Amino acid sequence: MEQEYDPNAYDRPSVAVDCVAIGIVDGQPAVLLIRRDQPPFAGHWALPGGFVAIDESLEAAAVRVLRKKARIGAMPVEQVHSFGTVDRDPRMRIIAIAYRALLSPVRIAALRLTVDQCLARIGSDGRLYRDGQPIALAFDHGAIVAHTLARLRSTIDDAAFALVPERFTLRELQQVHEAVLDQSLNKPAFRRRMLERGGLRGTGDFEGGRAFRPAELYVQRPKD
Amino acid sequence: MEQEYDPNAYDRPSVAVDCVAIGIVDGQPAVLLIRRDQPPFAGHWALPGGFVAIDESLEAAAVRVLRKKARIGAMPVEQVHSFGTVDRDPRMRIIAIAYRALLSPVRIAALRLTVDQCLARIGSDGRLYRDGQPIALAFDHGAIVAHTLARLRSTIDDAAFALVPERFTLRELQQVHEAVLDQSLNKPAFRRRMLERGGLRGTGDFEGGRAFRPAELYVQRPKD
DNA sequence: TTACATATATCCAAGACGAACATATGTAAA
DNA sequence: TTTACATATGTTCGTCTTGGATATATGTAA
Repeated sequence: MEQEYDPNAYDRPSVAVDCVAIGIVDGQPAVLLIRRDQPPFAGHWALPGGFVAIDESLEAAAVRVLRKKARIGAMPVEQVHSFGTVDRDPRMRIIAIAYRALLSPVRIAALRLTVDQCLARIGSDGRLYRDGQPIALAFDHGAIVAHTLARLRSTIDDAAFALVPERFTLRELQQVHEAVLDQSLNKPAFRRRMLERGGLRGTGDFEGGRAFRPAELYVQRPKD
Repeated sequence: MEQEYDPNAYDRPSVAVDCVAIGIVDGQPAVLLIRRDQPPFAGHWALPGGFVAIDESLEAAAVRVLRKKARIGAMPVEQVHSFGTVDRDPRMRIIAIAYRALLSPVRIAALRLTVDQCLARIGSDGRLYRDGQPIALAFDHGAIVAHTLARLRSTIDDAAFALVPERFTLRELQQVHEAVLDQSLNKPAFRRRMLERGGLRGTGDFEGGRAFRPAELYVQRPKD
């Protein structure tokens, strides 16, 4: 920060947050998008975003955007990266700070998507698909999603718990890992690693209604 | 980003970059600080920072700040995190985007520090010391340094090459790892890991002038 | 010539991991 | 009622990585 400089004397960039709300849909990672109805990029899909108010923290802005634009209730968000290329928005200079939110199955089921909203599947190629058709994102939002997914992969051991039901089997946990990492994992090794990791607690209850041996249900153990 | 909203109609936060220039001094990590001469925090040490111009990318702003405020020539910088607490600056709302720069020994030797600049040692406790005396940082700059050092630790395998001379011995490389991680490392295991990592190339030359067996000098192998 | 500190190379044990296999247990089909 | 089946759960084994100890090599300096 400087002293000899009055920021009010010069044009200033605007600051916005863009929210990358990720969940697992049909065994694959998906991201919540909103269709734009105004230029630029009218008709394109975009991340829900909004400007940061003068008296509002960055996190609070991200939570507000999720509530207002996607009717997603209060939930933890995590900052991913800031994107500040001069021409990333053709209208004016906007610096976007990307925030990640992880949607549990309950949150996904509670979504009431309008025709201008969708959960777009994130393909193995990094592109986004809606009903199997590739879609183009507005602005640099494709890069923002890619960056967010890469970050999610590097922290999946912790993040996966936010993407499974409150009570989950080791199979479900592994499937979430595999969906995010986009690769299959060795089952015994995965079980060993998770159980020795210390973040799990068995409930003694078992899943039911499946045509095979029921698996024990686990919950995330609160960190000491 | 929104459509129904005119950001010019409302007060907007200012955007600044704060630079965390880290190097190894006397075998310990140190960060470049500048002493403030104006309130708030007059007399306190602070990170070099500056406002982002309307037609300037975030990275360019960080590079400019390093050049103008620390006479550090063009060098790669890496974004760390954005800090946006509403009251982090008592004067006005400023969102700070932290950038990290890694100072090689040559860069450190080329520094011509004024009395209002210093290279503060980062202690094991995370606090900063100048001439052995703990110093207080302005604003939330202490948290910014701590966050940056944590990030550096998680990427030290790549980052260490920017903190050693162009030609370096494996001992020097290990000492940089140990300084940043603040823990001693097993020597044979470190050598194995580095040599099998593929990022090194032996020069066939050896260091001299030491009262022990000379070690081979290595250079970082350009990634294919 | 010898002492010494470090470089470099091996060796071994412990732990992490992948893969294969064996047994257990529910539903559903025969 | 019995059998097939898919998965859960647990075990074993070989491989790879890593930490630690050890042995030899090689320069400066006493």
